[in-house]
Amino acid sequence: MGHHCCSKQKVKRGLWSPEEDEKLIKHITNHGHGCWSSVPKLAGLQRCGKSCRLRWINYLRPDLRRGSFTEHEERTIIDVHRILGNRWAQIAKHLPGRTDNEVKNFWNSCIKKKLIAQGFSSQHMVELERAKMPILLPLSSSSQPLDFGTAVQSWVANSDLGAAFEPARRPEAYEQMLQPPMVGQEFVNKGLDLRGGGVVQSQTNVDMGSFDGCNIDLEFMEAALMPTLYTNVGSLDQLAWDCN
DNA sequence: AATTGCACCAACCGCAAAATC
DNA sequence: AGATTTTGCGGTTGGTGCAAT
Repeated sequence: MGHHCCSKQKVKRGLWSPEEDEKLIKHITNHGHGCWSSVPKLAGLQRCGKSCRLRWINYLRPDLRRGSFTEHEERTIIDVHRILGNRWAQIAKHLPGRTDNEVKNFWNSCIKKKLIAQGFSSQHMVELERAKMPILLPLSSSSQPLDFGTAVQSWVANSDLGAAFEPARRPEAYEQMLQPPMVGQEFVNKGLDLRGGGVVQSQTNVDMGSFDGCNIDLEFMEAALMPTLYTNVGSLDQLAWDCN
């Protein structure tokens, strides 16, 4: 059975052989990929363009960084995921040489387990993911399960991003954060409110759909909130965006 | 030594957005 | 402007290898 995208051709599926890899590398090195749908024919491969693209991006690209994730990379993934949710391609942009697929696999196989081990029930994780929400979960190096409030305190005390929400700086936001997260609109609104430093005015009609569709500049928000990129927490107070 | 269960990860699928015709 | 094609993304699957029984 063929792919719907290339039903005319006989296409091979499954793992790539070294010979196929070689053909693809040779072709792209000499000619660039150009239009992916024409790559298989030009490279002499019985694959669909989609498969070629994936193989190149996830495995053959020369700038890929192989091997296990460093602690710093793991930290970055968790921090950015907290802001963006499952936007793997966006998260991968913060990790030179890593692909969205790799980050996603790493999250699903390692980080999720760690978060669960740190006191977040697997049911809670499932619900959060089902709702496609950014996860505002604090972390602890402790192996002891934490209740949510304790975990928040630990996160604020121990992470760069969390420091922006110190009680002295932002008492209402801090109080809000101490409430266990809820799945649904209210939590999303809280998340927006906390991340935006209270700039989001609408507290009643913002759901995840409008979050995705509104004019929030995610790249900008990321840049503004990335721990490695901001040094003056006060600038967070001035962060504002138009959500109409 | 054989079997089973599990974790990992490469690759596929379906969908939506963007580009092109 | 609408249809078609291409690209990119996130979710999911299935093969492989390793550990436990």
